[in-house]
This record gives sequence, C-alpha cells and structure tokens, in this order.
Amino acid sequence: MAAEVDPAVLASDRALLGRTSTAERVADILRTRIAEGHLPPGSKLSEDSIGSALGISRNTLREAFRLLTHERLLTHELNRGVFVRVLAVEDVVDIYRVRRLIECAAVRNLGVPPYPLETAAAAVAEGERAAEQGAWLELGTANIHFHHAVTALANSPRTDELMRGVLAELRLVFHVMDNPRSFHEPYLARNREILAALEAANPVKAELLLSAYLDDAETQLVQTYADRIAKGKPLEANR
Amino acid sequence: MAAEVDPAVLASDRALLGRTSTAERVADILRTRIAEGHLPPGSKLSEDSIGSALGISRNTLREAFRLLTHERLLTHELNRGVFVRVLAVEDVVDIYRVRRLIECAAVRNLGVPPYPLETAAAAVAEGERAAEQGAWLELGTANIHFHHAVTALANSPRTDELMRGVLAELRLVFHVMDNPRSFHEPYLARNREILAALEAANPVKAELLLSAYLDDAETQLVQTYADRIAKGKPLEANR
DNA sequence: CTTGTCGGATCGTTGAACAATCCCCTATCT
DNA sequence: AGATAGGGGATTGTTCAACGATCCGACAAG
Repeated sequence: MAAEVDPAVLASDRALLGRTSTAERVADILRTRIAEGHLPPGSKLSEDSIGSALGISRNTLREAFRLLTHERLLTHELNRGVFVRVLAVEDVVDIYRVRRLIECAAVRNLGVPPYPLETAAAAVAEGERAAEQGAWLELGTANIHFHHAVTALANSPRTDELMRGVLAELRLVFHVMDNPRSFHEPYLARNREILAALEAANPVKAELLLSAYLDDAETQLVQTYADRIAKGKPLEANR
Repeated sequence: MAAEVDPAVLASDRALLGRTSTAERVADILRTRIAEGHLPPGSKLSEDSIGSALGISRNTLREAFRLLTHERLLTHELNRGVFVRVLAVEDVVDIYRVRRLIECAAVRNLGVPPYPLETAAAAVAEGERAAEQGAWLELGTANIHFHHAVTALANSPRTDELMRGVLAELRLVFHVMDNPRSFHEPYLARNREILAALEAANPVKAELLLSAYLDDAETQLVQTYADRIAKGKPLEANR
C-alpha cells in the first residue's frame, strides 16, 4: 500500500518556486509604479533617492534598472542617469503598426472554432464595469487586457511578451494625456463588437473590425499626442 | 566666405556617438561569442572566471548579464549562476509559430510595389557564395539575414527587434546540431524563390512559398532537435 | 542504494572609495 | 543682451572588499 503524498508538502514547494532576487523584485516594483503613472514619463530615477527610498544598495538598484531597460520603460543615458521613457510620435506609430500586424494576424490565423474567448470576454466585462463607474483609467486598463487577450489567441509566449511590452509602452503615452475618457470610452463598444464576431466564429469580420479600430485609435492618439509633445508637457517632470 | 568645417572634428564627434558603458560592451562581447557558438548552450558563465578573463569587476559583469537575460540568450538561476540557454522543443515550435505569424504578415501587408529588396537579395547572394565554398555555418547565417530582411519589410523597429531575438535563439538551436549542411543547404534555393516572387511583385505567391518553407524547416528541425535533446547532448557542457 | 553532514565554492548584496562626467551657477567678454 | 569659460558640487560608472546565504560535491553511515 503506497503512502499518499501530503498536499501540504507540495504547497510549501510552490512557495519556493517563486523565489526571486532583490533586483528582480525591485524591477517589479518600479514596473508597477511606472504602469500606474506614479513615475511619469521624463522622470529621473536617481540611484541615490530611489535606493534610499527602497532601502537597497546602489549596485542592486543598477541591476534592477538594467532589467527594465529592455522593456523600453526606462532609458539609460550614460553618465546622466536613468529616466522613465518619453515616447516619440514615431514610437506611437510603430506601436500601432505592430499591433495591427500581430493582433490581426492572430485573429486571421484562428483555426477551427470554438475559440478560447474567456479572457477576452472577461476583459470586456471589466471595461463595462469600469465605464459604469466612470473609472476611465481602469477602462483603459481593461481595453489593454482585451487586446492582450486577442494576441494571446495566437498561443505564442513570444508574441505575448512582445505585446505586453508594446501595451506597457502605450500606457506611458496615455499617462501623458488629459481626458482619459475620450481615449477609452469610444473603444469599449468596439471591443464588444470584435468579441461578438469572434464568438460568432467569424474571424474575417473580427479582423475587419479590429483593423478599423486600430486605424481610428491610432489617428486619434497620434494627433493628440503630437500636439501634446509639441507643447513640451512630458519634459517638465524632474528634468 | 564661410570657413570649411574640418572633417577631423566630425570624426572626433563620431567617436563620442559610440560611447557605451563597460557593462554594455561586455554584453556585446558575450552576445557575439554566444552567437558564434563559442559558448555553447548549457555553458555556465561563472562571475569569477568571466570577470577575470575580461578584467572587469563582478558588479559590472552582473549588470551585463542582466542586459542579456531579456534576450533569452542567458538564463539566470538564483544562487546557481548564469547559463547559456538550452532551448526546449516547445521553444523551437514557438519560434516557428512567431516566424510564420510575423514573416507571413510582413509579406502579406506589402503595399504597392516596388518593394525595397536590396538587403534580402544581398543575403541570398551571401548564402550562394557560402554554399559554393562549402561554408555551411555561414550559409546558416546568410539564411538568417534573409529572413530578417523579410521581416524588415514591415518597417517596424519593434518587430525587427523581436525577430532579431527569435533568430538569435534559433542560432542556439543550430549550435547543438551536427551536420549544418542538411539544415541550411536545402533552404537556399527556396529563399531564392521567395525573393523572385517578391521581385515579381507577387506577395501572395511569396507568402505561400514562405509558409511552406517555415513548415518544412520546422518539421525537420523539431524532429532532429527532439532526438538530440533526448540524447542529452546539450546538457553535457560545463554543468 | 539512500540519506545526512561538512567544507568549499559561488552567488547576492552591501557599502566604501575613487575617477569621470555632467550640470548649474557665476563671472567675464563681446 | 547673449555667448563663453571656469569652478564646484552632485551624480554616475566602476572597482574592491566583505559577509551571509545557498548550492554542490565529496564522504561517511545505514
């Protein structure tokens, strides 16, 4: 009679799986703060002040900064320090080019239905709840979740990661903008339509809707962002 | 009469443009060594030995390692050190999934001809020269250059960078394989056909050729790599 | 064979130190 | 007024030493 393994032992092992270094945890913290807008684009992250605030040594902090540089959230300028990225208008254009290429290909390449749409549906519902409460930033987050879920239909860790980065960059753009309502509210209904087309197993229609969405969102954002950058707003903070 | 600028002054400015930190230069060196196969998959990069060999301090080296981790060339294992990545078979599958998605979308989305094909053509020519000399590794490099050029037709820095990473990972896979000739030679003619279709402004045909190429290359590589991993070959080195 | 212990190697982090670079402020010149 | 030069302080980039934590290999015992 073989002895049964106590599940409590495995739960303890689970905790070990999540061990991370201090540098990685600090990178997580900074990533979250940037995403939430607490560290606006253009902010300088001084080793001394961030290191003191977090109670870590400068070397550890530098490792964390190196981890974040690749994610395009920070720019590392030799001898000048590390800054939260300020995206150029050309960055916004490229973000939408990539989204169009990848999100549309993910939809086009869908095979035999039914498609796994639970995550996408949850994101639309999340957006509708946020809109009811007038929480426009949360609506923006939900929109981003929806589009990440669409990309995830491609079932590829590498494109998921690219899109995670691209959408994180897009959040930096939104943090610069006033009036989040106008950038997020109109797109909620369109996400609902895209989802409905996918649920109806009509990827051709979904792709058309998605492509039009991305075109319109890009046009709106690029126009407003270009105005915003011309006014020099994001360059004011900490620099 | 305006005074002419001394070109020697600009040459001096050029040197300033290339200023990089030691950590970044070390990351470059390691990236190149890995790509060239000098540090095979599974190799452990010990801080002590690499740091001594390159004459840099451990902290600087750790920063360089952090820069490379995101590129999927290294894996960083807490308290155990840093290793050159050993790809799993599922990685190879995902690499081809991404290539299919992005390379095919880049070709499909080509607009009005003529397309800028100089780089792609140069890569095919490079491959043909290498094949004439029986330089099969160089042929593999040229094939990679061709496919990167195809992706570059999408004109997006972000997809270029993704593909750069994906193709660098693929090189790790090829370093594990014996008989490079069989993995690169058959595909040279196919690159030539894809190029010809593009030159003939027939992206539909090019996409079909490309898709078939990727399917065949994947099937061959996955089959052989799975055998190879089962034999435990990449795990022998330095570990 | 499995398990336990120990010692050495290595990694992760800290802090101090120093040189190099940058930036800001002030003074001077045109 | 605007441009330039110089100086001082702040900050960054790198090195080094130290220490604690963790891992791994060797060896012993059952």
